[in-house]
Amino acid sequence: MPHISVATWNINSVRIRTEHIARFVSEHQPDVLCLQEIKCRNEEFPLKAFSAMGLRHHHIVGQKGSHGVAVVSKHPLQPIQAPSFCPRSEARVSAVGVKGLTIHNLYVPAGGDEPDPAINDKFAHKLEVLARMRSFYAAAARDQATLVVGDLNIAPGEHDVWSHEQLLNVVSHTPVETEGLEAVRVAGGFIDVARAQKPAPEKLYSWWSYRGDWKTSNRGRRLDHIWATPGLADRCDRLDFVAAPRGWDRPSDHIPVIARFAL
DNA sequence: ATGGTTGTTACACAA
Repeated sequence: MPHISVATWNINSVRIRTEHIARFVSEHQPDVLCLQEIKCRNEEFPLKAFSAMGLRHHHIVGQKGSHGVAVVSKHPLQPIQAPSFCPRSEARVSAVGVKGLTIHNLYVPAGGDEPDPAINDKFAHKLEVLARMRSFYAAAARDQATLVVGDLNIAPGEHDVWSHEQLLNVVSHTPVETEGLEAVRVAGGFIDVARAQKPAPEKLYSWWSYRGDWKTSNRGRRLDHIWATPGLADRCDRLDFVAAPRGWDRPSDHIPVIARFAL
């Protein structure tokens, strides 16, 4: 039975983390790897290193210094016009076709510290991106097997954070965000593949702050997501939060999430 | 108690 495995990872600089990616790819062999926060221009992306990993196909949406997303793949990629979710035109969205699937690779703004759009432009920006996503997916055609993956910078459920009560007023877990993200998911008719595979109340985290001892305190959040259209979600037979890279030397603050689907 | 870290950049900003 043929399968395709797709991983998503906010790498927080693809250039300084290239060796971490190589180790992850060697150990987990994703067919497709969706990266966020590559933090480089297209021409600075380390293509040769990815070719050496067997990921010879690429679709890069870079930007100098900040943000930036990329998809690398063992299989040929067909670039697709990406939806314009970001009103500031930052490099936060890429879209590709691969093996008959459509993949949207997203990097939703973090949103700053203060969860009030009236006084925090970054939070207002985050909410505007969510609103655009909701409109787009509500109107999108549903006849194509589609994955929406990436760092959505929202931990939607109470078991997606180390303390629901203590994070209710913390950006990434406020009601306007968690309800907004759920509205996007429902508008598109997507299944949250991680929760379909690993139901609550199991705690699931994909990010731990750089501040403090991540492993001992374990104050994580599930910010990174893999959503699928229902027929595709039904064909998911493996899903893993790969925590080991968080313990490697000079890690990203996010870990990879990988899902496998029967084709 | 109101910290604490990281990456890119250039004399902060974003996360």
